[in-house]
Amino acid sequence: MQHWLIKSEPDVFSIHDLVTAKKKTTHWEGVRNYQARNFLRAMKQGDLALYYHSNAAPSAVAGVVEVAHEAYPDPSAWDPASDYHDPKASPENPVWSMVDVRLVEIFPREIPLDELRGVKALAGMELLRRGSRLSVQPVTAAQFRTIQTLASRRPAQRP
DNA sequence: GCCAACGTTGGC
DNA sequence: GCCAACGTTGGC
Repeated sequence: MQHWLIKSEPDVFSIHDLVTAKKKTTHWEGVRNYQARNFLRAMKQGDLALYYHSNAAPSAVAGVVEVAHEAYPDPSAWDPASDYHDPKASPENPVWSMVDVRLVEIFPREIPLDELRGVKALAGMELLRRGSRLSVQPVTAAQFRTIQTLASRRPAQRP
């Protein structure tokens, strides 16, 4: 099984919005970056993803979702009324993909970016790379486990 | 709101 | 194919 990290601005769609969503599932629409799209297309049903709140106060990993449906065309791409509209896209040439994700777990506490940066085992995570903007990214099983463990503990004291 | 880093576009 | 201009992301 593969592990991922996906970003969402909580003002747009937060992990808490999944609680009330039908089947606790949502379409992960709106990815408009080729590298991120290719990662979406590599996802398999049952893969787990860390749910990261970007542009938040503070930005943080908030929980876990699973891939409920593998990649298929993202219709918002050819919807002129959508914020995610892309004139290159059409039903014949969808260009962009989305997956469905289902809520697995909201962490008992969020783990802020600042704390992640202090964890040795997470050095090398794409999320922590300077200038990183990739909204869908792979994480290793070890990184995934490390973050899950952090979430179940009180924050560590750091210098 | 600022701004650095990044990805995309388009002129040449 | 180069690269400057532009738009976007996202931390702060």
